[in-house]
Amino acid sequence: MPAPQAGDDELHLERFLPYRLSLLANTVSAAIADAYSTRHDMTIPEWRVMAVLAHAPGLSAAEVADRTGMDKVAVSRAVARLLRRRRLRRRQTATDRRRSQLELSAEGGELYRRIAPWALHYERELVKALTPEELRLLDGALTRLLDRARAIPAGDGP
Amino acid sequence: MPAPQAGDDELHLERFLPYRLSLLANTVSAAIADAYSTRHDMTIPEWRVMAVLAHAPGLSAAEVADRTGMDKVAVSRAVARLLRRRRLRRRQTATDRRRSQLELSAEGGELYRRIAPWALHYERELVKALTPEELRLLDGALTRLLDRARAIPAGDGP
DNA sequence: CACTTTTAGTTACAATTGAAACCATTATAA
DNA sequence: TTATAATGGTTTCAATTGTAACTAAAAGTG
Repeated sequence: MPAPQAGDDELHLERFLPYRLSLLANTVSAAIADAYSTRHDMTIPEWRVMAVLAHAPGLSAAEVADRTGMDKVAVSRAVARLLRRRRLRRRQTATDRRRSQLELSAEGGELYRRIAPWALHYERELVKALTPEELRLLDGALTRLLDRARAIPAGDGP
Repeated sequence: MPAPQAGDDELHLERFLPYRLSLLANTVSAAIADAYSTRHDMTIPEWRVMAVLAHAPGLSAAEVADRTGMDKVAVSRAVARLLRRRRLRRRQTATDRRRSQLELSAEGGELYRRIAPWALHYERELVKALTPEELRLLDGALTRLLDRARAIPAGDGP
């Protein structure tokens, strides 16, 4: 009869939600990163940039950062690498010469369309662990946990 | 009517479970790390080592690595830092002179007992985002997702 | 017993990352 | 208009991290 994590007043790492989230996310990310990097010489940040641009071509680096939760330095580096490999194209904006618009190149698009189905397949394999009911609830739970995590005041530490 | 993530056959990053897990875990970890590091000059790896030793004093570094999911180098470095700050004590094992047994020092224990309640408080704040029903289901879901993530063959990438 | 192999833990080096400084350009405003 | 500030993006430098090599001790093995 192990109590749900927040019902206990003793801290056990294995039951501590932040730890469990971190462990799960790292395990999943490592598996994916492994597949991407060995097969296509691509990192997760690069993959994220590509995934966003696939559905929203023409975004600027700042907008990509915004949508992916990456910081602008990470985006800058991922974009630089993707440009070098000609997986991305960049156009100067006419009206604002700081800004530039990014989009997948032909090769980039092709690569994306090769990887995306695999990513979806992986996700489906993963959620086989859950009943449809659980999946539905998990979906909502993740959304609300993220909102909440962003809302909790940072400064009131121990 | 946004479909649950695995029901769609198009990849959208914001709905992609691995991405969402990573984003949530990073957000939560950043908040915690921030509190630990500014107030007590402690990193998350160090905190994990302390949390494990608080409930299982006398473990070796390898055993700590095992329980925390950290690799042995990370443990070695965290332990070194904790020893330097006298938050940990280390005893040579009589029977095996490679091994050593770790435990919190008096100071370490005190610090732990100061931080642990805050960590639990943070967790409780976080899960206020969820109904008890959801929390219960999330608990099971995380466990099974982790098992599944570990079981999915790594090598069959795109 | 010598010898190879395994295990615990540390160290060295390279790659990744993050924070701050930095250009260049555009926006604000006196 | 000329300051001044704000924005987009890159670069630099230091800190963190990961991989591999390494030392020391123990365990097998002939």
